[in-house]
Amino acid sequence: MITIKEIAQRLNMSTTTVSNVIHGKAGEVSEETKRKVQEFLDEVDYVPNINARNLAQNESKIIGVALKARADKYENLIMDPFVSELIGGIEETIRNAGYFMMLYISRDTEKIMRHVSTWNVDGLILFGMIGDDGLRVSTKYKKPIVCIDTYSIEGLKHFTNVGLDDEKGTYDMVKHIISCGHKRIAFLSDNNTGVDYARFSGYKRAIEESGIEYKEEDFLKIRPKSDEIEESLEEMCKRSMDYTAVMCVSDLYAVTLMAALTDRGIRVPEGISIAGFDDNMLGSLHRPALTTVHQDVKKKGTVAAQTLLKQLKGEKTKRQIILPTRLVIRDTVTRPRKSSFYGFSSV
Amino acid sequence: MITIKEIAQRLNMSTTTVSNVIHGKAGEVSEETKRKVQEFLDEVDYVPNINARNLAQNESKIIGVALKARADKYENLIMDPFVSELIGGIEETIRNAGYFMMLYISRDTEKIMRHVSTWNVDGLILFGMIGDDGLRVSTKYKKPIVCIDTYSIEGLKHFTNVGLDDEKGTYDMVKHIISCGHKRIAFLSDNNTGVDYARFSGYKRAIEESGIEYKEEDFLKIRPKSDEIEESLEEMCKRSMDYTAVMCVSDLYAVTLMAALTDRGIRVPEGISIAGFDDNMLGSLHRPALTTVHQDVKKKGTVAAQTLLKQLKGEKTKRQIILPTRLVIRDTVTRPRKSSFYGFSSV
DNA sequence: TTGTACGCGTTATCAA
DNA sequence: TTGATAACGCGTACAA
Repeated sequence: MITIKEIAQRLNMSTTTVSNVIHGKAGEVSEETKRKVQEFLDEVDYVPNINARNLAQNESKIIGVALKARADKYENLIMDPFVSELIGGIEETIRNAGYFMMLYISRDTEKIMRHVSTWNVDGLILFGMIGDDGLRVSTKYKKPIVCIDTYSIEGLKHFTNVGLDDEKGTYDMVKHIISCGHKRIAFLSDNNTGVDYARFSGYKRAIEESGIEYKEEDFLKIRPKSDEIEESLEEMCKRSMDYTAVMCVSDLYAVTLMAALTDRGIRVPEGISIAGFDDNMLGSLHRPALTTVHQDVKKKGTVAAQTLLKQLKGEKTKRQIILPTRLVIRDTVTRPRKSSFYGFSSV
Repeated sequence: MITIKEIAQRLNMSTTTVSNVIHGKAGEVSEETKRKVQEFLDEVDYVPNINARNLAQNESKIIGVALKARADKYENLIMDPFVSELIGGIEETIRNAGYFMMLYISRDTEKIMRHVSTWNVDGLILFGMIGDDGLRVSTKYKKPIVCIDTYSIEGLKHFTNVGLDDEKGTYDMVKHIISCGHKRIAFLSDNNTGVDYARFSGYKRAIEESGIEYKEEDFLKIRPKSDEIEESLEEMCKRSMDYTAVMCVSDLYAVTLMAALTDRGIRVPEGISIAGFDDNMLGSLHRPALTTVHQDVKKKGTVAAQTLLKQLKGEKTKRQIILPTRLVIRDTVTRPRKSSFYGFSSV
């Protein structure tokens, strides 16, 4: 690893001059020396030492991306197709802007906070924060923060949020389901906070607006941990039978439920209609193809990163950016079954 | 951001003492001052400046993870379930060892090389290198390198490889397919180098060993780019009809092919048997559930990271670590269809 | 047991 | 147009 100092020695000039050439401070250097230095630079393949540069400039060119994993969910957060697509969008944007991405995953907000302050990253993108998590991080960390999918009114005073019109997404879908003739519609999710709550609210508004009464039991709560999933799925399938349609909070759950139903000889959509949310590979490759609410996940990541980048340049940005959803009508939602026909097939 | 210097001033002592306490050089400091410093440290919530520390110690505590994306494949590499699971394994291991992960994705080997030398990361994990890519990086970068899934004999002199017994994986599966009575078996992939070549070789060995002649046309080459995929799928489906079984190079392709076949009224496994490779969510959630070759992707990431970590500590490790595969027999491979019955269903 | 002084590689200020 | 020098924050050899 050759340093500026060495280069200066070999060329019999000062480090300042070399540095000036490197940074293209053209006016300050004669064409002659400029050429000479440039040539030598190429020859020895000089690369600056980032640590030294950062120390001198007090910035890091690193953007921290912290994901908070939920203890009750997957063991391996990044396996969620949603998360990987999101990271893809973020990474690409950050890289194209000449920054670097440092990925940090933890279940522990405290650890995340220590981590970001240690690395004094220039900015922070947060995902998976629940309750006042985001707020707590923002009190410690004084540089720009962009949260993704956080529902915290209080937080918006301290950071930007990039979200989705979750409520409208399920509202539109459930309206569509109702327009197909369904009256008994369940909602399936693993919890009822943040994004999931917003999606639930849309479901509830749609059915109540249509004069259908919402009862607590209409909320099917799935337990996705691997040691409970089979038992939970058994229960989900049983309880689904009281309904003619299930609005699932994600494509993953929709596809998981459909596989479990198929295993029990119940056909979709003949026996029961299923709708998802997210519109990812899982649903589009399923047959029958999943009717779902589309969101542009990669764009979510891109917008989050772009917004942070703007703030880094000192530009003002909106506090809250809400991306739209769109219905994708495919093959898993049709008219409800007649009476007690579940579309059983021989298994 | 408080510095050691400031702390020393406030406490009326030298930076050395403070530094010693921080690094637990117990013998060198009196209990009294130790306590005093510790208390103050907690109070002001001191975090060291990583840039300064790295500069002084000439190490970074960063492990670079560089993914080379193939131009002819997905636009968003990380969306591949394989890649995300792999990264999950790597990240977890690195984090638990007190290191940090810097993710860098590029199609351009040159850019990757510039990147790693700029950041003088302590070690490197490389994925997606083809041909002599890995070798080229290793000539530039003089610290430990671990490659994942690289087939380069020459390279093993310069870096460690963590791979899979790909050849045996397809060999075993194709043997199984043959044992079900199949004689016309195609192989589907998007290319024929590296991992894909190894998997192809296993397929070829199995069929030739069973007295079946391999013809070039038995290699179904899919074009996965989004603007070509539909046309390519049409062709794949047509050509599949000459066979009773297709060995696919990945679960993703297996599921994609099955969806396309279903759309054309051809049923799996009644009309044609399909086998995958990888054993991920896509195949396990599909119905009928995919018969596939299992590999532990997360472990691959974990082992790669652990190996690198060992090398960082100066320990010797194996040059090449080959993980095993295992057949997962589910429902997409059965006896071949009789004559020209394709299991057509009304669509 | 504690303190002084220097080096790490870069950028920036100011003088020559 | 160029060069000497300080500063960034930390670790450490060596001196006190």
